[in-house]
Amino acid sequence: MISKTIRIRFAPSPTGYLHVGGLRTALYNYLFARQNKGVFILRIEDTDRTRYVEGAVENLINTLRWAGLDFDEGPKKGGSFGPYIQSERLDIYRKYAEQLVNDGKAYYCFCTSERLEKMRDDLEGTGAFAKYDKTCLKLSQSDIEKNLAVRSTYVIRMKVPENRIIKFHDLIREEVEIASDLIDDQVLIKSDGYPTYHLANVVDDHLMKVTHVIRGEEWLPSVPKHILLYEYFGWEIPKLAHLPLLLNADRSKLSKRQGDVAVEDYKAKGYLKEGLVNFVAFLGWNPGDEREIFSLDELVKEFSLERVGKAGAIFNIEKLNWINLQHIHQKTNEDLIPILKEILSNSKYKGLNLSDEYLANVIGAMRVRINYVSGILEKSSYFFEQPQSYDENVLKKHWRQETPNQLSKLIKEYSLLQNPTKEDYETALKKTAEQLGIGAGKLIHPTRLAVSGMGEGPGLYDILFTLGKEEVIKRIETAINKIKF
RNA sequence: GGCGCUAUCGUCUAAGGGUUAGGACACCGCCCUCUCAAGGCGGGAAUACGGGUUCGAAUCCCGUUAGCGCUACCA
Repeated sequence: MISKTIRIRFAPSPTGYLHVGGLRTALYNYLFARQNKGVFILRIEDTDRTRYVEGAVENLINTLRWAGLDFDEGPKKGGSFGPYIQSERLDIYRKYAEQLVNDGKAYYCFCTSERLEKMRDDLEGTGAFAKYDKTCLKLSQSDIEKNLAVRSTYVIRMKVPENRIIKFHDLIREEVEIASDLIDDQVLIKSDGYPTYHLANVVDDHLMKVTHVIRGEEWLPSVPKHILLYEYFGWEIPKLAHLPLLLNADRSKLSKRQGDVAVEDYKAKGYLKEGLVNFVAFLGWNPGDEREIFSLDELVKEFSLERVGKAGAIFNIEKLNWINLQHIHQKTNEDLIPILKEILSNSKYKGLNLSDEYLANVIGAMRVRINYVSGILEKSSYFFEQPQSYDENVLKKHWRQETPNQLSKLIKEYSLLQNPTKEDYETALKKTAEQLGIGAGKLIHPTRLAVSGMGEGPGLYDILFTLGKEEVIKRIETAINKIKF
């Protein structure tokens, strides 16, 4: 038997940015598609006009591309099942909704939202499930025609049968069953003519020949509605897989407020796409052994839906930091230059015209001391500007009465050097210390403070070499003048 | 409130009837060291609770509890 091509879709609504939870959903879809030599589709679910955000689709596409999740069919890219933006498919949904009405599986509803709201309010506290009371289901054909003729606004609702237990199989949750009595006569077409998620989703998944639906757990309770629709249309139901949710530290659904939630925020901070992708892949999945660092290609090979867990996972930034560092380790200094440049150009240092060589040296000095590239600006601004102040504690500990004179001696020694290497700085410093009859540390710490303003960072000679002789001497002189005992 | 889903160290997780319940992050200690990191070595830390089934349960079943999700003309 010939198995049919696996077709997978990622179907976000364009809210303005890609949520990290969305990134994980997209990633799992992508991994599953690639692993099975299937087709990965991007579909934009923009059926809520009140939430329209300018430029959101472009942003989504760019972010997915940044993460390395290329899709085979979708907006801009095209494909045989387009358009891939739902707001451009309104005629299709209307046609199928009307077909349902004709088949007696759905009906027009003219109730005002005020009436529905009042109905829900009245039911509140009674313990009853506040579902639509099916008033418009009782309308006669002539009533309906009369209403339609005067162009009353209306919606189309699906009929949901009573007393049915709807069972389905989920690739992650196994068997799930929900009583149809608890399901509302869901609106399919809204009064503005747009479809709701449920209709659009089912129609598109069928028309686009989607074989597997991999999405967030928040959709689990509405699966019965979808199953009913598939039945009404006589369509085959795709395989379902509902992913566990991503959570805040307090176990609520991951949201803004509690930290960055947009993929672009992480990109802007200088997290590597490899790091973010690797981290997010492990929120709910693991390979079953003790390996933790994976490239996207390796994930494609190893991923399996069977190993996806059921419980929600907290988005733990500490672990992300560590995983990202592991990926930084795998990069050369040169690899990271474009990222640093990008960050610099969005910072107060944007006017600086630093050479690639300089940047590479800075990266080389800082790469094991950061978790993301912008950490370089946070932890070593002295590579981009003179120290603005000198750390009080370091001052107290290492700056003595005699320090200025000792540093003056060091400056003299350094000024004699020609194109000094790191070793030259070290040799000269040690020689000076010896002549002064003091330990090298007596010179090292004050010099570090003079040159960086702080007491921690890369090896001193790395800093000096990167900064260059002129700058080093200038900064030490400045420190001698500015720091009064 | 109703319905659904979920439950192993603080966090991400492994073990799917027999293990001293394993790893990683974080934390602590030691080593390395001009500082801070990185790295190496070591340490503390978990089966939510109660009942079953079984010779034996983290694992299977039931209940409780808790958390989350859904309960829109939002997705």
